[in-house]
Amino acid sequence: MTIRIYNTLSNQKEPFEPLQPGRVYMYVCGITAYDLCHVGHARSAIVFDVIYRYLQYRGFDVVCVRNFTDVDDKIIKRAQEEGTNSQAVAERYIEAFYEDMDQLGVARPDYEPRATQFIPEMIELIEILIEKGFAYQVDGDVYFAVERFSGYGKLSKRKLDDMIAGARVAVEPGKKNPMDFALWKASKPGEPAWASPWGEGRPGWHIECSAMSTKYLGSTFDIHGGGKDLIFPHHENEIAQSEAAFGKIFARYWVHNGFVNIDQEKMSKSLGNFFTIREVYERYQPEVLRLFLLTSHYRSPVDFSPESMSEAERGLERFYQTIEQVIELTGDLSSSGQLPTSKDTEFSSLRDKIDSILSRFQNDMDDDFNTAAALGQLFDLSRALNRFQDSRSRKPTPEEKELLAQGGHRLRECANVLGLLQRSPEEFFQEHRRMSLATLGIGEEEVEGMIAERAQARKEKNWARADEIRDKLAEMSIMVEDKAEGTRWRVKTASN
RNA sequence: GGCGGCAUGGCCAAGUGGCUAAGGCAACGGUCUGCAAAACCGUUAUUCCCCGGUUCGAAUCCGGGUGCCGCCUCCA
Repeated sequence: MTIRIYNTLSNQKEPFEPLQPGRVYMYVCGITAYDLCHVGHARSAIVFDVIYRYLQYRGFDVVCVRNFTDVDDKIIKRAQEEGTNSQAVAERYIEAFYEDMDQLGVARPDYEPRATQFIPEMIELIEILIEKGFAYQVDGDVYFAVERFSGYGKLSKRKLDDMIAGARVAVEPGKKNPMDFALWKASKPGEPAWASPWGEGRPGWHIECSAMSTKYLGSTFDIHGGGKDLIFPHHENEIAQSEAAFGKIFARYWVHNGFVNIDQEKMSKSLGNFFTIREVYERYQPEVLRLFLLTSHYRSPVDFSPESMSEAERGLERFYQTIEQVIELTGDLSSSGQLPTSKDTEFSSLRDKIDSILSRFQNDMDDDFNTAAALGQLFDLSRALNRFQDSRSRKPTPEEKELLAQGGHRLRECANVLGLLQRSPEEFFQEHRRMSLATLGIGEEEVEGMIAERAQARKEKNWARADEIRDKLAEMSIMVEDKAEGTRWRVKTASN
């Protein structure tokens, strides 16, 4: 089986064949560091993190680059408002980005260049474009002449004439064509500036990605990713710059993630309908956000709401509970050896599920990284593991233990590709309780005290008292679970 | 106005020509339990927005309609 990837360039799924067998070169557009990241940024980061992990899981040597835009209008504006410089602003938000992403478990790409580190490369690229007649200078500005590049519009499927007709921007004086875009901008006083053949200035937005991707990945590479909103103009312009300059295909597979919506509308800064990642962390563990974002296919829009976050939270509880049970029963999850066999029907049925999980998971992921379907397989396995344990009232045999341990291990192995379920269940549940109690404003000691009191009542078979306490806890959204080893409790997730 | 996308059970969400339309959440019934909870079992779409068409066969392909969304300005 080969991996199939939906390519924005062709608008269809294509078999994935990297330029060099066994190696993948990918570039993902990162953030402009001028503010805190919101859930939309988290989605993009997670989607490409999963693609990165999955390609590695499938045995590819992957070189992944994700940039930081650290010079731009918004950063400059912010710096002026704060009375600092744009470097300080960028630095601060890059730092914040790392904090948010680390918690989400987003792996660091191999290279994370910043635009300002590649000014000479950008200037060089612009010079090539001028030399080849694809760019022209007007005062201190340099523009790309879109009419000169015949492929312009091939990614976003637009025609130049249509774009001009529908253009909502005031035409900049000096541009030969309204759709021409800036490669280099003359800087105004007080703005960050670099010396260039066209005078003091700074790069336009799009040129950095062309320069940096070429530097790390070559003039043709395999995968280029980013949010759907980057298709036009950003990625269209990158193609124009790079292909005009080098005369080669730029990126071969264009991958774009869908938006995060709120009430069916795109979450965005300008609409003001966004939640920062940090705000989400106040209420939910980062892993909840991750699971939530992976329950839909990466190209579909996904609606962010408390309800769906709670659903994801319940889903995580379910997974961790299965793992916890398996660990309790087997001591540890083992990965060694072959799967044990037995004539027992329940045993064989679970064995088959475990035996096929990797290929089922891989089939779904091969199909354009269908994490939603892949998660379905994992839930299915989770239930099979629970069912098997439920069906055994007696102590499990060594073979049964081995089977469960391997099942748990494979569940985790697959989940790891999605960046999920890597913590210990204890850690997850503890954190879950801590956060939920904080939201409710209840102290843990208080709950523990009531639980202890109830345990005493139960010991004395004073059921009335025990139930009274349980009802009180229930009013506080605390659900108790009496197990053989003692009573456990969890906070019921709101809005379930 | 131009271009693109989406519409699947109470909710979320896979499935893009043919096995019983995955999976999760919720609800109800059952097993377990002192009673519960959790877990497990069962029930919940003969049907995939509507109307036509292609086909032996369509949720899946084609045409038309309706509704929603996105891009065309910075945006993941």
